[in-house]
Amino acid sequence: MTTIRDVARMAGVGIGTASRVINNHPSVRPETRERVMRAVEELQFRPSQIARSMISKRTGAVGVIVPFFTRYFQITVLQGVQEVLSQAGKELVLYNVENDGQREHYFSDLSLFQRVDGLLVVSLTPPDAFARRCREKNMPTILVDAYNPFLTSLVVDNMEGGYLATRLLIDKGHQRIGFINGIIEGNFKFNQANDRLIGFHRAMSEAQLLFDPNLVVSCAWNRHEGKRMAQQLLTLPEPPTAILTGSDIQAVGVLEATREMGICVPEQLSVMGYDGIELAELLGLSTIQQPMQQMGEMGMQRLLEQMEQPQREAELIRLKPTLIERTTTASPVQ
Amino acid sequence: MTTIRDVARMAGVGIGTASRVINNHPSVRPETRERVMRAVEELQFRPSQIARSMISKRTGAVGVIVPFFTRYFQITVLQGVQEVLSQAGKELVLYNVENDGQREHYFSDLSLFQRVDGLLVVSLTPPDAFARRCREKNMPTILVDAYNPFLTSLVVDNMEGGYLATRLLIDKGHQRIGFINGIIEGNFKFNQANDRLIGFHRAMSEAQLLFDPNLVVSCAWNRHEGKRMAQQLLTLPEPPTAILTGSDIQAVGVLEATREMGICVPEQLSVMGYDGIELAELLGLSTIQQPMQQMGEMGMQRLLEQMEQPQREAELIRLKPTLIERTTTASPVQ
DNA sequence: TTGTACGCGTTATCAA
DNA sequence: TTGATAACGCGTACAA
Repeated sequence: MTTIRDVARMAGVGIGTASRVINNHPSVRPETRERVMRAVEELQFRPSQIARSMISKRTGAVGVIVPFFTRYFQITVLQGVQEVLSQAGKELVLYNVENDGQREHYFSDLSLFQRVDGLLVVSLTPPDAFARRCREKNMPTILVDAYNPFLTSLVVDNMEGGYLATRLLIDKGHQRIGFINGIIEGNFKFNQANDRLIGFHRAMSEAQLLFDPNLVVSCAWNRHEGKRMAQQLLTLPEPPTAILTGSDIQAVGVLEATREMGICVPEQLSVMGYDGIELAELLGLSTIQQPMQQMGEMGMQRLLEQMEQPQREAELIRLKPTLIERTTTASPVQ
Repeated sequence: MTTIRDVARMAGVGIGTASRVINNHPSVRPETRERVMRAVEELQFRPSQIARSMISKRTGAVGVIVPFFTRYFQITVLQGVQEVLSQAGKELVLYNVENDGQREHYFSDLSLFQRVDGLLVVSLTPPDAFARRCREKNMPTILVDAYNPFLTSLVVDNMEGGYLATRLLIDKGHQRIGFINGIIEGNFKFNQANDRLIGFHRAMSEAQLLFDPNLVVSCAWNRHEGKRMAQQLLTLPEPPTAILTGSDIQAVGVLEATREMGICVPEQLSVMGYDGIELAELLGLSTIQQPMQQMGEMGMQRLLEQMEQPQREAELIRLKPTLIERTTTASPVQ
């Protein structure tokens, strides 16, 4: 391991001078600078990041806490994050959360993030205690697809999304609309699901449609559960003419169920997803498109800004989802 | 920031003793230990990882260099990686490669990886110079889905995969078999594609089927290109009765093309993918299943081992892909 | 068993 | 413009 001492010695200068050259400080005689640079080259000297961090209190890396980072939504957010990050020349440390234990773990102690200059939390609502600690300890932190009053949060308007989806179906003439929502996973506080439900209710009551509790169910955010719930709804005495889901992946399950049951989409049943994953496009699934990549980009952009000027106020930024109508939605047969 | 000095002072002991308690060294009087622990608790002391790294020369993190980490294959490998890593209590630093420039960048200078104790390279073939430097500088490095003689490499037998796929079609009675392979992306040396082609040739020549160069094409690893190439092959004067692709995602494009052209699968055309992504299962696509998650797990396992005992020999580990027959392959109509 | 002092590799301060 | 030296926070020989 060659150190700055070796460089200084070989160049015949003091350590201070060597450091100045390496960090492009002015006030070094060009000739001296040249000598040092040659020594650096000769010795293949690379400054130790660790030692630098020791002094500067900066690591040059940012952390991202994300649940189930293998899911399409999270992946796409990460893609946006990554783009901004690599442009800024910073490293990405990934903290994956697969269960409540890990969640607790990460939100229990800020000292876990010493190797990181800032924190982006995706799809996870940190407890207030954590949020406060971030402020106290001056750890720049931004929330994406989650909300906490103490931290700058970037959210998609899930009420709006639920409303848009429901509204489309109502406008098409549907009256009995089923809603297969996602569930709150452990203590993850996926309020997303609740907000979408609120949007659903708003649209329904605006249209003065009565609310049938049998038509509103929740299940895990996956295909199999979506299928199961669809089977349940579609075998009711009075089945719905349209089904809304909390995620595209659940909607795929619904489509599977219809295929098996010989129900034609959209003639006999309209299906509406949520998220706007690639698969939705592939299957022609109507859906609510979330600006996933944009969320990642904006979130990381914000974080980098906050790392420069740590004293910024917490702020709530709302992005709008957009309706994408494809081929799984139509008017009900009379 | 509270340091170990503060703890020592409050506990009324020397710094050495405080350190011993914190690191669970023996030879500390229980009573003294107790006093120190109380001080730690009281002051909410957390040792600085940076300072520790300074001494120990270890960071507790491992790096993963991966191209296009948002693709299903890479994601699934990462999932395996992540699992092993979190169990080992180590941090994951992600180095994403989206283009040749970044690839060059990462493979040009090991000093980029100072904040990491080991390196896992996924789907990327590092130049020999890089591999040698890893050994010289004692940077434990493992390759997954890539090969270099100087580094322990974990590969799936792509020849075998190409062979298995082709063989299935031949056994079903196909004679004119099209092959839509993936291309080498930039200088990424995706030899995977070549190996699969070799397997294809072997199966063909074993069966004494003649090789029609018009039926073997390459395109980007995506849906749209797959579709385009399928249209090309299927409008030949003598179109193939079966199409093999270099990846499932290309096969999806093929299926799109057949749907638009009114060609029935598998009655008029057999389609065979490669990879075994989730979507393949969903669409009933026959494919070659790669043990993606296992590759991630094994690779990271190996890496952790190598980080313990750095002197291990480079080794080539071959995993076998498996054939999964679903509903897109059948015998050709006579 | 305990405390002191040095080293890790760098940056920053200050006097020359 | 330059060089010596003090931090930075910790681990660890070594002495007590």
